[in-house]
Amino acid sequence: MTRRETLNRAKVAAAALALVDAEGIEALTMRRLAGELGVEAMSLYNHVKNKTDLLDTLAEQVFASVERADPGLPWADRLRITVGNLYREFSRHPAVSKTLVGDQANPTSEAALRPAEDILEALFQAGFDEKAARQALIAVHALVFGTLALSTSGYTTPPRPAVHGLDVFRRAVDPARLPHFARLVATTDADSDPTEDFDHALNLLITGLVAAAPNTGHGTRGL
Amino acid sequence: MTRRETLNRAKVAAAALALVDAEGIEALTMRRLAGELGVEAMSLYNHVKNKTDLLDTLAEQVFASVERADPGLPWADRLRITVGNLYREFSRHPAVSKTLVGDQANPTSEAALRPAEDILEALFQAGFDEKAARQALIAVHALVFGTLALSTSGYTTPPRPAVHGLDVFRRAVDPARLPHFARLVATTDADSDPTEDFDHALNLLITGLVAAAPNTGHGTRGL
DNA sequence: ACCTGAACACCGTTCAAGT
DNA sequence: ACCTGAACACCGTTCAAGT
Repeated sequence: MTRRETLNRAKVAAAALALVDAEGIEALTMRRLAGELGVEAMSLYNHVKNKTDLLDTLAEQVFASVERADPGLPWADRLRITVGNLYREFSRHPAVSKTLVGDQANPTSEAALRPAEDILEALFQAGFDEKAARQALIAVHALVFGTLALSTSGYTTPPRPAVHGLDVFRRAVDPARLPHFARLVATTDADSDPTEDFDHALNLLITGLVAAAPNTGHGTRGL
Repeated sequence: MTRRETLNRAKVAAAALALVDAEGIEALTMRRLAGELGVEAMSLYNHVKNKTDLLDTLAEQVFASVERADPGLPWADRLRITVGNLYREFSRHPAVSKTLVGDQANPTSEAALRPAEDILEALFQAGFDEKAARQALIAVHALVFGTLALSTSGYTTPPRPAVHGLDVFRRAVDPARLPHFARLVATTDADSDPTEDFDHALNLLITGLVAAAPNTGHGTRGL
């Protein structure tokens, strides 16, 4: 349809990202993507190894667009900002988050690992050892990608997608049997802001990290 | 192959869970599952509406098996235990976790929502309002399912599956470019215990929650 | 080097037909 | 009521053939 001059890997990746953003991951088939590029499905294999390679490239694109925090800030602020930027960037591409948690994509390029590297840098500066840093990294990743992946299904409202996740529950929940859940569902629409919810959850976690850190963010503290 | 007397919904669900536990979600096709039950694929449609219905049933089974916490405990302990039990049960069925975060399953039965109800009950007893309770519930769910989903791909070792996730990174990471990540990868095998890592992450979050809660778990505290 | 048509081995699901 | 064979409309991917 767009009938470009000649195809290359970057154009394939860009078209794929646009397609999943607009219509979700299930719209991304090799035949459909080829059609979008005015070409036959088999042409794509000249530019990507296979569909897994294509999905890895999508995730890499998003990781690479994550803004880095000012290295002059205290570690806790650097951590909060880096993770916030990671969340913000992936919240623009919720379908890509799902390929990560669904194990369909697993990018290992330097660009894809840069945010994790920055998070670890902050954690090591906080004085955590390897084990504690790994545990904190896992927690932070789980929070980012778990929140994004669950936001289009479960107990919250998605940032952008069309389907309102809570509608299912509003019909299904019996207040007599699940009173607290019903209370939550009944009051959710008014003040629901996924980004704010995420920031709050991240703050809870960082509160726990600051309490556990050998070093504070503002200089030294006796052990 | 098992050629039972007659098929029913429970038998289909049990066989499906056994299949995904043994061979992962990609092994669960209608034709394959039917073969496992000594029947043709189309027979399954007499007992489940479609594949989505089947996946919902799987998730429901796992949710329903989550043990409930002693209601006499303080809220923070109840929260920790309920979430820990949720993690433990789903860690036995990592493929089912992925259907939840991947939006392929979305169970809304009372049995499926019971753990969320218990978590909310603890949070409301802690004095959180609806908004804070929703934010905490999101954080806790993201932690559980995000950790489990990422454990078979990303930065940690899975509890059971065959593939060792870190091997990819061990080959790919350049210590000169990603020094902190390389440090993590180099030291990960020795003391890596996914359940312990999860417990630690959960404790970080609960530390943050206790600090933010209007009520303590052990009686009253002035506002 | 890049693109294509035909084909292969799969999917989930429908439908008419059997018992 | 439950099961089945054939078929439909898809998938990702291979391969030989074109330019």
